[in-house]
Amino acid sequence: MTLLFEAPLRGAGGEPISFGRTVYSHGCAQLPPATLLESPLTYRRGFRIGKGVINVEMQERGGNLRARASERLRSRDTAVIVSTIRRMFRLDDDLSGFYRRIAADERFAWVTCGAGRILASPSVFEDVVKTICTTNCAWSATERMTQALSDLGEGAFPDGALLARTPDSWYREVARMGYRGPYVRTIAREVSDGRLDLESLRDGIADAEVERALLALPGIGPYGAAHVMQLLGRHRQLVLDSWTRPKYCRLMGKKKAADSTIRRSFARYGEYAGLAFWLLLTRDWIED
DNA sequence: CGTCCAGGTCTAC
DNA sequence: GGTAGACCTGGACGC
Repeated sequence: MTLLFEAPLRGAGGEPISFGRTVYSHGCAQLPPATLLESPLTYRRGFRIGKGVINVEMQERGGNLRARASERLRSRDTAVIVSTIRRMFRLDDDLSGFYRRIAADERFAWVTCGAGRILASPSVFEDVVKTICTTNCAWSATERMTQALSDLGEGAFPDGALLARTPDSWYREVARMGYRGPYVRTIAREVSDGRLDLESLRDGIADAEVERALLALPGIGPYGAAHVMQLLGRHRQLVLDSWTRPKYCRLMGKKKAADSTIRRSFARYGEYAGLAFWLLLTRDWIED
């Protein structure tokens, strides 16, 4: 194990970042090629560097985020992985505005000690593909599909070029992605051809335009767009699906609630409405 | 065994 | 603009 970097778990506004809360912030974060080891809590995943796969372990250590690699890297490769990890953990995001907004809210008293950072994948492409793998199926199927993708990438998530040149039969017979296969392969081809630049959706562009671009992708509808935007740190939209709706009702002790009603009750959180909704639903994912 | 449906989307009215 | 039906897959049910 060689040290890649060690940086304070502090946001751009100086606010504390909980490593555990970040790692457990979203189901997608834990899908293959990522794995989670307990005590000490370790987030591990593969990164493709050139022809090889580098396994990286991330842990909290003395208030820092420490990342170690399975082997020594050239300094240029180290720089790429370090900047990717900073982005995944959102070390350079400023959540102090969100924390101010929920400061007076009893329901979110637990949040300001470091919750609210949604762990992202290294690429927007990966988050888009994984999101398609969450639609219209049980979570176990999502795990199976993403495991197949990870295997295809030999322990790292496959890039657009690899997915573009992988035959339809693999999607059908190995990944068993069903009708999702053509969606994913179409997106992969466009990314690989340079006709589509998903990574550009990360910043310097308005939410509305990002949403429009996402909805234009095959296999991405209202749920998928909101889901990817959440992984991009764009938190106005609520992720409403067959998991979040009943969970919300159960927590609130309601029989049922229309989407419009749920949205209205979170409107007061403004650009963070979706984040407030998500945090309320995932409060019980780890104990304090 | 058949039906239903799970962290939806697309197409055709 | 809203809604019905189809769609791959596989696990959970009821019969």
